[in-house]
Amino acid sequence: MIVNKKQACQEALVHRILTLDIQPGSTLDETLLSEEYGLSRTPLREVFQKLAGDGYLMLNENRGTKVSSMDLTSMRNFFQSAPMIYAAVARLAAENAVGQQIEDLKHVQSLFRRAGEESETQDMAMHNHRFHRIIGEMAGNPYLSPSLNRLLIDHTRMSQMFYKPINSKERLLVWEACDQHDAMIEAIEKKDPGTIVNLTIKHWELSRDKIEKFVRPDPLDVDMGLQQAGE
Amino acid sequence: MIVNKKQACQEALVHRILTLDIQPGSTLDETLLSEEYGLSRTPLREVFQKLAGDGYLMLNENRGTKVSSMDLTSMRNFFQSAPMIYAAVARLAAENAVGQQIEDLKHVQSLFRRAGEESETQDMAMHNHRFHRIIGEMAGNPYLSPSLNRLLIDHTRMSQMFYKPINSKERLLVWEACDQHDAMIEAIEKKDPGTIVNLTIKHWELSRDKIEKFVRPDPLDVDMGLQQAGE
DNA sequence: ATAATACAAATTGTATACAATTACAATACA
DNA sequence: TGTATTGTAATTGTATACAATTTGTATTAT
Repeated sequence: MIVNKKQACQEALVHRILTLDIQPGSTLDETLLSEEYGLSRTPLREVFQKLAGDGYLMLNENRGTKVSSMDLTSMRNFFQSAPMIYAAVARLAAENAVGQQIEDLKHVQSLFRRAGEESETQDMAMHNHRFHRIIGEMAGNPYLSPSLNRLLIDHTRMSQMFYKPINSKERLLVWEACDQHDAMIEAIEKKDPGTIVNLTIKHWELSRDKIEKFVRPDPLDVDMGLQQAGE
Repeated sequence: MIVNKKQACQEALVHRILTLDIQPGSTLDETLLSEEYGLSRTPLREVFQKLAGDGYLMLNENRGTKVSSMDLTSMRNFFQSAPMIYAAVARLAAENAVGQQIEDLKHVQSLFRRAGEESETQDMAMHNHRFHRIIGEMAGNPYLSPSLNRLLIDHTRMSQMFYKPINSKERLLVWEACDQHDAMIEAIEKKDPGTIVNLTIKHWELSRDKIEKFVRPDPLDVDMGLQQAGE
Protein backbone atom coordinates (compact mmCIF):
# COMPACT_ATOMS: atom_id res chain seq x y z
CA MET A 1 0.00 0.00 0.00
CA ILE A 2 1.42 3.29 -1.13
CA VAL A 3 0.85 6.23 1.19
CA ASN A 4 1.63 9.84 0.60
CA LYS A 5 3.56 10.81 3.72
CA LYS A 6 3.04 14.49 3.10
CA GLN A 7 -0.71 14.15 2.74
CA ALA A 8 -0.85 11.84 5.75
CA CYS A 9 1.00 14.43 7.79
CA GLN A 10 -1.35 17.15 6.63
CA GLU A 11 -4.44 15.15 7.52
CA ALA A 12 -2.98 14.19 10.89
CA LEU A 13 -2.26 17.81 11.72
CA VAL A 14 -5.75 18.85 10.67
CA HIS A 15 -7.20 16.16 12.90
CA ARG A 16 -5.05 17.15 15.83
CA ILE A 17 -5.99 20.80 15.43
CA LEU A 18 -9.71 20.14 15.11
CA THR A 19 -9.74 17.83 18.12
CA LEU A 20 -7.79 20.40 20.17
CA ASP A 21 -5.01 17.85 20.61
CA ILE A 22 -2.89 20.78 19.51
CA GLN A 23 -4.34 23.80 21.24
CA PRO A 24 -5.22 27.10 19.60
CA GLY A 25 -2.30 29.49 19.76
CA SER A 26 0.34 26.85 20.42
CA THR A 27 3.58 26.85 18.46
CA LEU A 28 4.56 24.04 16.10
CA ASP A 29 8.13 22.75 16.12
CA GLU A 30 9.37 22.11 12.57
CA THR A 31 12.19 19.78 13.53
CA LEU A 32 10.06 17.79 15.95
CA LEU A 33 7.14 17.34 13.58
CA SER A 34 9.35 16.54 10.59
CA GLU A 35 10.88 13.70 12.59
CA GLU A 36 7.48 12.61 13.87
CA TYR A 37 6.00 12.32 10.39
CA GLY A 38 9.16 11.12 8.63
CA LEU A 39 9.51 14.12 6.35
CA SER A 40 12.29 16.60 5.89
CA ARG A 41 11.61 20.19 6.80
CA THR A 42 11.02 21.31 3.21
CA PRO A 43 7.81 19.35 2.57
CA LEU A 44 6.67 19.91 6.15
CA ARG A 45 6.93 23.63 5.62
CA GLU A 46 4.84 23.24 2.48
CA VAL A 47 2.22 21.50 4.59
CA PHE A 48 2.37 24.47 6.97
CA GLN A 49 1.84 26.88 4.08
CA LYS A 50 -1.13 24.90 2.86
CA LEU A 51 -2.72 24.71 6.31
CA ALA A 52 -2.07 28.40 6.85
CA GLY A 53 -3.84 29.11 3.58
CA ASP A 54 -6.81 27.09 4.81
CA GLY A 55 -6.93 28.99 8.08
CA TYR A 56 -5.66 26.29 10.42
CA LEU A 57 -2.29 27.91 11.09
CA MET A 58 -0.69 31.32 11.24
CA LEU A 59 2.80 31.82 9.82
CA ASN A 60 4.94 34.53 11.39
CA GLU A 61 8.05 35.50 9.52
CA ASN A 62 11.15 34.33 11.36
CA ARG A 63 9.17 33.43 14.44
CA GLY A 64 7.47 30.19 13.76
CA THR A 65 4.10 28.75 13.07
CA LYS A 66 1.16 28.83 15.46
CA VAL A 67 -2.23 27.18 15.46
CA SER A 68 -4.92 29.77 14.77
CA SER A 69 -6.13 31.20 18.05
CA MET A 70 -9.69 31.49 19.27
CA ASP A 71 -9.95 34.70 21.20
CA LEU A 72 -12.89 36.92 22.01
CA THR A 73 -12.61 38.83 18.72
CA SER A 74 -12.69 35.62 16.69
CA MET A 75 -15.79 34.50 18.55
CA ARG A 76 -17.57 37.78 17.87
CA ASN A 77 -16.71 37.60 14.18
CA PHE A 78 -17.73 33.97 14.12
CA PHE A 79 -21.21 34.58 15.49
CA GLN A 80 -21.56 37.58 13.20
CA SER A 81 -20.95 35.77 9.93
CA ALA A 82 -21.77 32.10 10.47
CA PRO A 83 -25.56 32.21 9.93
CA MET A 84 -25.29 34.12 6.67
CA ILE A 85 -22.64 31.85 5.18
CA TYR A 86 -24.26 28.65 6.44
CA ALA A 87 -27.63 29.64 5.00
CA ALA A 88 -26.21 30.75 1.65
CA VAL A 89 -24.16 27.58 1.27
CA ALA A 90 -27.09 25.38 2.24
CA ARG A 91 -29.29 26.99 -0.41
CA LEU A 92 -26.66 26.43 -3.09
CA ALA A 93 -26.12 22.87 -1.87
CA ALA A 94 -29.80 22.09 -2.36
CA GLU A 95 -29.64 23.55 -5.85
CA ASN A 96 -26.43 21.90 -6.99
CA ALA A 97 -25.90 18.64 -5.08
CA VAL A 98 -25.18 15.58 -7.21
CA GLY A 99 -25.98 11.93 -6.40
CA GLN A 100 -22.58 10.81 -5.19
CA GLN A 101 -22.36 13.73 -2.77
CA ILE A 102 -25.75 12.87 -1.31
CA GLU A 103 -24.57 9.29 -0.79
CA ASP A 104 -21.45 10.56 0.96
CA LEU A 105 -23.56 12.82 3.14
CA LYS A 106 -25.84 9.97 4.16
CA HIS A 107 -22.87 7.82 5.03
CA VAL A 108 -21.26 10.46 7.20
CA GLN A 109 -24.60 11.09 8.86
CA SER A 110 -24.87 7.40 9.77
CA LEU A 111 -21.40 7.60 11.33
CA PHE A 112 -22.43 10.74 13.19
CA ARG A 113 -25.55 9.11 14.60
CA ARG A 114 -23.64 6.03 15.71
CA ALA A 115 -21.00 8.19 17.42
CA GLY A 116 -23.84 9.96 19.21
CA GLU A 117 -25.35 6.68 20.37
CA GLU A 118 -22.01 5.59 21.73
CA SER A 119 -21.29 9.00 23.22
CA GLU A 120 -18.01 9.21 21.33
CA THR A 121 -17.95 12.97 21.58
CA GLN A 122 -14.76 13.48 19.63
CA ASP A 123 -15.99 11.34 16.75
CA MET A 124 -19.27 13.21 16.83
CA ALA A 125 -17.54 16.52 16.37
CA MET A 126 -15.40 15.19 13.53
CA HIS A 127 -18.28 13.54 11.67
CA ASN A 128 -20.34 16.67 12.13
CA HIS A 129 -17.45 18.62 10.67
CA ARG A 130 -17.28 16.33 7.67
CA PHE A 131 -21.07 16.51 7.26
CA HIS A 132 -21.02 20.27 6.91
CA ARG A 133 -17.97 20.26 4.69
CA ILE A 134 -19.77 17.97 2.28
CA ILE A 135 -22.62 20.46 2.17
CA GLY A 136 -20.00 23.05 1.32
CA GLU A 137 -18.72 20.83 -1.50
CA MET A 138 -22.27 20.43 -2.75
CA ALA A 139 -22.66 24.20 -3.00
CA GLY A 140 -19.59 24.11 -5.21
CA ASN A 141 -18.93 27.82 -4.92
CA PRO A 142 -15.19 28.48 -4.57
CA TYR A 143 -15.82 32.05 -3.43
CA LEU A 144 -17.87 30.96 -0.43
CA SER A 145 -16.13 27.74 0.55
CA PRO A 146 -13.03 29.36 2.08
CA SER A 147 -15.27 31.31 4.44
CA LEU A 148 -17.39 28.28 5.24
CA ASN A 149 -14.35 26.12 5.91
CA ARG A 150 -12.83 28.69 8.24
CA LEU A 151 -16.08 28.91 10.14
CA LEU A 152 -16.23 25.12 10.38
CA ILE A 153 -12.70 24.92 11.76
CA ASP A 154 -13.61 27.11 14.69
CA HIS A 155 -17.10 25.70 15.05
CA THR A 156 -15.67 22.21 15.37
CA ARG A 157 -13.02 23.30 17.82
CA MET A 158 -15.68 24.94 19.95
CA SER A 159 -17.92 21.90 19.78
CA GLN A 160 -15.05 19.79 21.12
CA MET A 161 -15.49 21.72 24.32
CA PHE A 162 -19.24 21.69 24.67
CA TYR A 163 -19.90 18.17 23.40
CA LYS A 164 -17.84 16.70 26.20
CA PRO A 165 -19.98 16.64 29.31
CA ILE A 166 -23.27 15.12 28.27
CA ASN A 167 -26.05 15.01 30.82
CA SER A 168 -29.46 13.59 29.97
CA LYS A 169 -30.92 17.01 29.17
CA GLU A 170 -28.16 17.87 26.74
CA ARG A 171 -28.35 14.43 25.22
CA LEU A 172 -31.78 15.33 23.86
CA LEU A 173 -30.25 18.26 22.02
CA VAL A 174 -27.84 15.89 20.31
CA TRP A 175 -30.73 13.85 18.95
CA GLU A 176 -32.42 17.01 17.82
CA ALA A 177 -29.31 18.05 15.89
CA CYS A 178 -29.09 14.56 14.47
CA ASP A 179 -32.70 14.66 13.29
CA GLN A 180 -32.07 18.05 11.74
CA HIS A 181 -29.26 16.49 9.73
CA ASP A 182 -31.70 13.89 8.41
CA ALA A 183 -34.20 16.57 7.50
CA MET A 184 -31.46 18.53 5.74
CA ILE A 185 -30.51 15.50 3.67
CA GLU A 186 -34.14 15.09 2.70
CA ALA A 187 -34.44 18.74 1.67
CA ILE A 188 -31.28 18.46 -0.41
CA GLU A 189 -32.58 15.35 -2.15
CA LYS A 190 -35.82 17.18 -2.95
CA LYS A 191 -33.84 20.20 -4.15
CA ASP A 192 -35.87 22.34 -1.78
CA PRO A 193 -33.83 25.49 -1.05
CA GLY A 194 -36.50 27.13 1.11
CA THR A 195 -36.67 24.21 3.52
CA ILE A 196 -32.97 23.74 3.85
CA VAL A 197 -32.39 27.39 4.62
CA ASN A 198 -34.96 27.22 7.42
CA LEU A 199 -33.46 24.00 8.72
CA THR A 200 -29.98 25.46 8.58
CA ILE A 201 -31.05 28.47 10.62
CA LYS A 202 -32.69 26.21 13.22
CA HIS A 203 -29.60 24.01 13.26
CA TRP A 204 -27.41 27.04 13.76
CA GLU A 205 -29.57 28.37 16.58
CA LEU A 206 -29.44 25.06 18.38
CA SER A 207 -25.68 24.99 18.17
CA ARG A 208 -25.38 28.65 19.09
CA ASP A 209 -27.54 28.20 22.19
CA LYS A 210 -25.45 25.26 23.21
CA ILE A 211 -22.27 27.29 22.90
CA GLU A 212 -23.84 30.18 24.78
CA LYS A 213 -24.97 27.79 27.51
CA PHE A 214 -21.42 26.48 27.77
CA VAL A 215 -19.83 29.90 27.87
CA ARG A 216 -22.43 31.34 30.24
CA PRO A 217 -23.71 28.44 32.36
CA ASP A 218 -26.50 28.81 34.91
CA PRO A 219 -24.97 30.81 37.73
CA LEU A 220 -24.41 29.19 41.07
CA ASP A 221 -26.96 30.09 43.72
CA VAL A 222 -25.89 33.42 45.15
CA ASP A 223 -26.76 32.23 48.66
CA MET A 224 -24.56 29.14 48.36
CA GLY A 225 -21.61 30.52 50.25
CA LEU A 226 -23.76 32.31 52.78
CA GLN A 227 -25.95 29.45 53.91
CA GLN A 228 -23.74 28.25 56.76
CA ALA A 229 -22.94 31.71 58.02
CA GLY A 230 -26.50 33.02 57.64
CA GLU A 231 -28.28 29.99 59.04
CA MET B 1 17.69 49.93 1.24
CA ILE B 2 16.85 46.43 2.35
CA VAL B 3 14.26 44.61 0.28
CA ASN B 4 12.69 41.29 0.92
CA LYS B 5 13.17 39.47 -2.38
CA LYS B 6 10.58 36.89 -1.51
CA GLN B 7 7.93 39.45 -0.69
CA ALA B 8 8.84 41.49 -3.76
CA CYS B 9 8.41 38.40 -5.90
CA GLN B 10 5.06 37.68 -4.33
CA GLU B 11 3.80 41.20 -4.90
CA ALA B 12 5.08 41.21 -8.46
CA LEU B 13 3.29 37.96 -9.21
CA VAL B 14 0.07 39.26 -7.67
CA HIS B 15 0.33 42.37 -9.81
CA ARG B 16 1.01 40.38 -12.96
CA ILE B 17 -1.93 38.09 -12.27
CA LEU B 18 -4.36 40.90 -11.49
CA THR B 19 -3.33 42.85 -14.59
CA LEU B 20 -3.67 39.74 -16.74
CA ASP B 21 0.00 40.03 -17.66
CA ILE B 22 -0.04 36.37 -16.70
CA GLN B 23 -3.26 34.99 -18.09
CA PRO B 24 -5.78 32.88 -16.22
CA GLY B 25 -5.02 29.20 -16.64
CA SER B 26 -1.42 29.66 -17.76
CA THR B 27 1.34 27.55 -16.25
CA LEU B 28 4.14 29.04 -14.16
CA ASP B 29 7.71 27.86 -14.71
CA GLU B 30 9.52 27.42 -11.40
CA THR B 31 13.03 27.53 -12.82
CA LEU B 32 12.31 30.54 -15.03
CA LEU B 33 10.63 32.59 -12.31
CA SER B 34 13.20 31.70 -9.67
CA GLU B 35 15.90 33.07 -11.98
CA GLU B 36 13.77 36.10 -12.86
CA TYR B 37 13.27 37.09 -9.22
CA GLY B 38 16.67 35.97 -7.96
CA LEU B 39 15.38 33.31 -5.61
CA SER B 40 16.05 29.62 -5.41
CA ARG B 41 13.18 27.27 -6.07
CA THR B 42 12.48 26.60 -2.39
CA PRO B 43 11.31 30.10 -1.41
CA LEU B 44 9.61 30.52 -4.78
CA ARG B 45 7.57 27.42 -4.11
CA GLU B 46 6.62 28.88 -0.75
CA VAL B 47 5.39 31.97 -2.57
CA PHE B 48 3.36 29.66 -4.81
CA GLN B 49 1.83 27.97 -1.78
CA LYS B 50 0.91 31.31 -0.27
CA LEU B 51 -0.64 32.60 -3.49
CA ALA B 52 -2.50 29.33 -3.94
CA GLY B 53 -3.88 29.72 -0.43
CA ASP B 54 -5.10 33.20 -1.35
CA GLY B 55 -6.79 31.93 -4.51
CA TYR B 56 -4.42 33.37 -7.10
CA LEU B 57 -2.91 30.04 -8.13
CA MET B 58 -3.81 26.39 -8.34
CA LEU B 59 -1.25 23.76 -7.36
CA ASN B 60 -1.48 20.39 -9.08
CA GLU B 61 0.56 17.60 -7.59
CA ASN B 62 3.44 16.69 -9.88
CA ARG B 63 2.11 18.79 -12.70
CA GLY B 64 2.88 22.33 -11.89
CA THR B 65 1.13 25.51 -10.82
CA LYS B 66 -1.39 27.38 -12.88
CA VAL B 67 -2.98 30.77 -12.50
CA SER B 68 -6.58 30.37 -11.35
CA SER B 69 -8.82 30.14 -14.36
CA MET B 70 -11.91 32.18 -15.09
CA ASP B 71 -14.33 29.89 -16.84
CA LEU B 72 -18.08 29.99 -17.15
CA THR B 73 -18.61 28.17 -13.84
CA SER B 74 -16.43 30.67 -11.99
CA MET B 75 -18.37 33.54 -13.48
CA ARG B 76 -21.69 32.05 -12.44
CA ASN B 77 -20.45 31.50 -8.89
CA PHE B 78 -19.00 34.98 -8.87
CA PHE B 79 -22.25 36.71 -9.77
CA GLN B 80 -24.09 34.49 -7.34
CA SER B 81 -22.08 35.37 -4.25
CA ALA B 82 -20.52 38.80 -4.84
CA PRO B 83 -23.45 41.02 -3.82
CA MET B 84 -24.03 39.21 -0.55
CA ILE B 85 -20.38 39.30 0.50
CA TYR B 86 -19.80 42.85 -0.67
CA ALA B 87 -22.85 44.09 1.22
CA ALA B 88 -22.02 42.21 4.41
CA VAL B 89 -18.42 43.40 4.39
CA ALA B 90 -19.46 46.98 3.69
CA ARG B 91 -21.82 46.97 6.66
CA LEU B 92 -19.09 45.66 8.98
CA ALA B 93 -16.63 48.17 7.55
CA ALA B 94 -18.95 51.05 8.46
CA GLU B 95 -19.28 49.64 11.96
CA ASN B 96 -15.62 48.90 12.62
CA ALA B 97 -13.44 51.22 10.52
CA VAL B 98 -10.71 53.07 12.41
CA GLY B 99 -9.19 56.44 11.56
CA GLN B 100 -6.02 55.28 9.87
CA GLN B 101 -7.95 52.97 7.58
CA ILE B 102 -10.24 55.81 6.51
CA GLU B 103 -7.16 57.90 5.70
CA ASP B 104 -5.75 55.05 3.62
CA LEU B 105 -9.05 54.67 1.83
CA LYS B 106 -9.18 58.38 0.98
CA HIS B 107 -5.64 58.26 -0.35
CA VAL B 108 -6.32 55.28 -2.59
CA GLN B 109 -9.51 56.94 -3.80
CA SER B 110 -7.54 60.04 -4.83
CA LEU B 111 -5.17 57.81 -6.80
CA PHE B 112 -8.15 56.06 -8.36
CA ARG B 113 -9.73 59.34 -9.45
CA ARG B 114 -6.48 60.60 -10.93
CA ALA B 115 -5.99 57.37 -12.86
CA GLY B 116 -9.52 57.82 -14.19
CA GLU B 117 -8.80 61.37 -15.29
CA GLU B 118 -5.69 60.23 -17.10
CA SER B 119 -7.46 57.16 -18.53
CA GLU B 120 -4.79 54.90 -17.07
CA THR B 121 -7.10 51.92 -17.16
CA GLN B 122 -4.70 49.46 -15.61
CA ASP B 123 -3.97 51.77 -12.69
CA MET B 124 -7.69 52.34 -12.27
CA ALA B 125 -8.34 48.65 -11.89
CA MET B 126 -5.50 48.23 -9.41
CA HIS B 127 -6.46 51.24 -7.28
CA ASN B 128 -10.06 50.08 -7.33
CA HIS B 129 -8.84 46.68 -6.16
CA ARG B 130 -6.93 48.26 -3.31
CA PHE B 131 -9.92 50.43 -2.41
CA HIS B 132 -12.16 47.43 -1.92
CA ARG B 133 -9.51 45.45 -0.10
CA ILE B 134 -9.18 48.26 2.42
CA ILE B 135 -12.93 48.07 3.00
CA GLY B 136 -12.38 44.37 3.63
CA GLU B 137 -9.69 45.20 6.15
CA MET B 138 -12.04 47.67 7.82
CA ALA B 139 -14.63 44.94 8.29
CA GLY B 140 -11.92 43.01 10.10
CA ASN B 141 -13.75 39.71 9.88
CA PRO B 142 -11.29 36.90 9.09
CA TYR B 143 -14.14 34.55 8.21
CA LEU B 144 -15.43 36.79 5.43
CA SER B 145 -12.21 38.30 4.10
CA PRO B 146 -10.99 35.17 2.26
CA SER B 147 -14.22 35.13 0.29
CA LEU B 148 -14.10 38.84 -0.37
CA ASN B 149 -10.50 38.69 -1.50
CA ARG B 150 -11.19 35.83 -3.91
CA LEU B 151 -14.09 37.76 -5.37
CA LEU B 152 -11.89 40.83 -5.75
CA ILE B 153 -9.20 38.86 -7.57
CA ASP B 154 -11.62 37.84 -10.27
CA HIS B 155 -13.51 41.13 -10.24
CA THR B 156 -10.28 42.99 -10.89
CA ARG B 157 -9.20 40.59 -13.61
CA MET B 158 -12.55 41.04 -15.32
CA SER B 159 -12.38 44.81 -15.00
CA GLN B 160 -9.02 44.75 -16.78
CA MET B 161 -10.94 43.62 -19.82
CA PHE B 162 -13.86 45.99 -19.69
CA TYR B 163 -12.06 49.12 -18.49
CA LYS B 164 -9.87 49.11 -21.58
CA PRO B 165 -11.89 50.64 -24.41
CA ILE B 166 -13.39 53.82 -23.01
CA ASN B 167 -15.79 55.72 -25.19
CA SER B 168 -17.46 58.91 -23.99
CA LYS B 169 -20.60 57.09 -22.88
CA GLU B 170 -18.67 54.60 -20.76
CA ARG B 171 -16.53 57.36 -19.37
CA LEU B 172 -19.57 58.70 -17.56
CA LEU B 173 -19.96 55.39 -15.81
CA VAL B 174 -16.41 55.69 -14.51
CA TRP B 175 -17.22 59.03 -12.89
CA GLU B 176 -20.35 57.53 -11.44
CA ALA B 177 -18.35 54.71 -9.86
CA CYS B 178 -15.84 57.25 -8.63
CA ASP B 179 -18.56 59.36 -7.00
CA GLN B 180 -19.97 56.23 -5.40
CA HIS B 181 -16.58 55.62 -3.82
CA ASP B 182 -16.68 59.11 -2.32
CA ALA B 183 -20.17 58.52 -0.99
CA MET B 184 -19.04 55.23 0.50
CA ILE B 185 -16.17 56.90 2.29
CA GLU B 186 -18.61 59.44 3.71
CA ALA B 187 -20.97 56.71 4.91
CA ILE B 188 -18.09 54.87 6.56
CA GLU B 189 -16.96 58.05 8.32
CA LYS B 190 -20.48 58.58 9.60
CA LYS B 191 -20.68 54.95 10.68
CA ASP B 192 -23.88 54.63 8.66
CA PRO B 193 -24.35 50.93 7.81
CA GLY B 194 -27.70 51.41 6.08
CA THR B 195 -26.34 53.89 3.59
CA ILE B 196 -23.19 51.99 2.78
CA VAL B 197 -25.10 48.79 2.10
CA ASN B 198 -27.34 50.64 -0.37
CA LEU B 199 -24.35 52.31 -1.99
CA THR B 200 -22.55 49.01 -2.23
CA ILE B 201 -25.50 47.39 -3.98
CA LYS B 202 -25.70 50.29 -6.44
CA HIS B 203 -21.94 50.12 -6.96
CA TRP B 204 -22.17 46.40 -7.60
CA GLU B 205 -25.03 46.80 -10.07
CA LEU B 206 -23.10 49.42 -12.02
CA SER B 207 -20.12 47.13 -12.29
CA ARG B 208 -22.25 44.10 -13.08
CA ASP B 209 -24.06 45.94 -15.89
CA LYS B 210 -20.72 47.00 -17.30
CA ILE B 211 -19.48 43.42 -17.31
CA GLU B 212 -22.71 42.22 -18.84
CA LYS B 213 -22.48 44.89 -21.52
CA PHE B 214 -18.94 43.75 -22.27
CA VAL B 215 -19.79 40.08 -22.41
CA ARG B 216 -23.01 40.64 -24.39
CA PRO B 217 -22.47 43.78 -26.50
CA ASP B 218 -25.12 45.31 -28.73
CA PRO B 219 -25.47 42.88 -31.61
CA LEU B 220 -24.43 43.91 -35.08
CA ASP B 221 -27.26 44.89 -37.43
CA VAL B 222 -28.63 41.63 -38.80
CA ASP B 223 -28.94 43.19 -42.28
CA MET B 224 -25.27 44.19 -42.36
CA GLY B 225 -24.05 41.30 -44.45
CA LEU B 226 -27.09 41.30 -46.72
CA GLN B 227 -27.12 44.95 -47.80
CA GLN B 228 -24.96 44.55 -50.88
CA ALA B 229 -26.60 41.38 -52.07
CA GLY B 230 -30.11 42.56 -51.32
CA GLU B 231 -29.72 46.08 -52.69
C1' DA C 1 -0.38 3.77 -40.73
C1' DT C 2 -1.48 3.21 -35.96
C1' DA C 3 -0.71 1.75 -31.40
C1' DA C 4 2.26 0.28 -27.87
C1' DT C 5 6.54 0.40 -25.65
C1' DA C 6 10.95 2.11 -24.14
C1' DC C 7 13.99 5.60 -23.57
C1' DA C 8 15.49 10.48 -22.85
C1' DA C 9 14.55 15.06 -21.34
C1' DA C 10 12.24 18.13 -18.55
C1' DT C 11 9.81 19.15 -14.54
C1' DT C 12 8.45 18.54 -9.83
C1' DG C 13 9.37 16.84 -5.06
C1' DT C 14 12.62 15.94 -1.10
C1' DA C 15 16.76 15.90 1.73
C1' DT C 16 20.41 18.26 3.54
C1' DA C 17 23.94 21.66 4.19
C1' DC C 18 24.50 26.25 5.13
C1' DA C 19 23.09 31.25 6.10
C1' DA C 20 20.34 34.49 8.60
C1' DT C 21 17.57 35.69 12.30
C1' DT C 22 15.75 35.39 16.80
C1' DA C 23 15.69 33.90 21.67
C1' DC C 24 18.04 33.30 25.71
C1' DA C 25 21.41 33.56 29.21
C1' DA C 26 25.46 35.37 31.26
C1' DT C 27 28.01 39.32 32.21
C1' DA C 28 28.92 44.21 32.74
C1' DC C 29 27.30 48.56 34.01
C1' DA C 30 24.43 52.24 36.11
C1' DT D 1 18.56 45.69 42.06
C1' DG D 2 17.47 46.58 37.58
C1' DT D 3 18.83 47.37 32.86
C1' DA D 4 21.98 47.05 28.71
C1' DT D 5 25.01 44.32 26.11
C1' DT D 6 27.26 40.66 24.17
C1' DG D 7 27.91 35.92 22.94
C1' DT D 8 25.83 31.45 22.19
C1' DA D 9 22.21 28.21 21.22
C1' DA D 10 18.09 27.37 18.87
C1' DT D 11 15.12 28.24 15.26
C1' DT D 12 13.88 29.78 10.74
C1' DG D 13 15.05 30.72 5.83
C1' DT D 14 17.60 29.61 1.43
C1' DA D 15 20.47 27.18 -1.90
C1' DT D 16 21.56 23.15 -4.06
C1' DA D 17 22.10 18.33 -5.00
C1' DC D 18 19.55 14.45 -5.78
C1' DA D 19 15.24 11.46 -6.32
C1' DA D 20 10.77 10.71 -8.34
C1' DT D 21 7.43 11.68 -11.67
C1' DT D 22 5.73 13.26 -15.84
C1' DT D 23 6.15 14.49 -20.71
C1' DG D 24 7.71 13.99 -25.22
C1' DT D 25 9.87 11.28 -28.81
C1' DA D 26 11.67 7.61 -31.29
C1' DT D 27 11.40 2.84 -32.24
C1' DT D 28 9.11 -1.42 -32.81
C1' DA D 29 5.38 -4.51 -33.61
C1' DT D 30 0.93 -5.30 -35.48
